[in-house]
Amino acid sequence: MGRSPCCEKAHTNKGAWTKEEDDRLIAHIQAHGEGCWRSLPKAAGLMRCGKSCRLRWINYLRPDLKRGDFAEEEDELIIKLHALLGNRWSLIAGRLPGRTDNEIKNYWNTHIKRKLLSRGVDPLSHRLNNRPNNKSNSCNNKFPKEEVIMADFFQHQDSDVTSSSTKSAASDPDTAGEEREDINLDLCISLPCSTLPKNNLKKIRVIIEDKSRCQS
DNA sequence: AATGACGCCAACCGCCCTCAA
DNA sequence: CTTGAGGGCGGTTGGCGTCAT
Repeated sequence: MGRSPCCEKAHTNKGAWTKEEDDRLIAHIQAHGEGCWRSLPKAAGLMRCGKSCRLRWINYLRPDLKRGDFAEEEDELIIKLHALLGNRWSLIAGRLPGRTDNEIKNYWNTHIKRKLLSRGVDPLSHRLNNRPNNKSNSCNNKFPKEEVIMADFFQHQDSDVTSSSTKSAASDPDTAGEEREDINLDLCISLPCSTLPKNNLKKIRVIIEDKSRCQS
């Protein structure tokens, strides 16, 4: 059972892309646009899976990508966004122009995790490690911490757009005025409507709906 | 110089969601 | 309403470079 494979595996290349493959992909997309990824490999003369082409383009070949090291401000922004959104790498990437979700995910796993640990902060919960945390969060522990925080955040955004969203942290009695003080949400975080993937919009909607149902 | 350990990151995999038929 | 194609996402893997011994 299960789904049919996205492409004919027997006749597709895998592994690192060659310069020639890159050139073919770039030339095809420049000529025809991104269009249908499934049919792109054949049209471009590539022995690659459509998904592989998409990934290569999005993560490496797109002309608007900002390559190179992350700035300190980007580091801090990623940390703050991760505290809000959790591992929603595509959402986080949407707030960092020129960065991809894959790049941010890798950077998080290799650099930022370590950075937070060295500060004594748990990279998952964004709490200080040196304190026991045995209080359950609201909603019977049903939701991961980040989701509850995020739902609170968006609810506050509705009622008070201009205020600092340190409120979102303060709304959680567990952390009010404590570990989350460092999360300065003067970022003017808003849903990047033009770039936000449909999937994520739905996820946010679901989280907020579940949260409000839980509160009622 | 050899080699084993470790870190980084590009790429893959499998699942989920949307949407058209 | 159901189904399947296609796209997108997050987690994981594997290859390569660097460092330590």
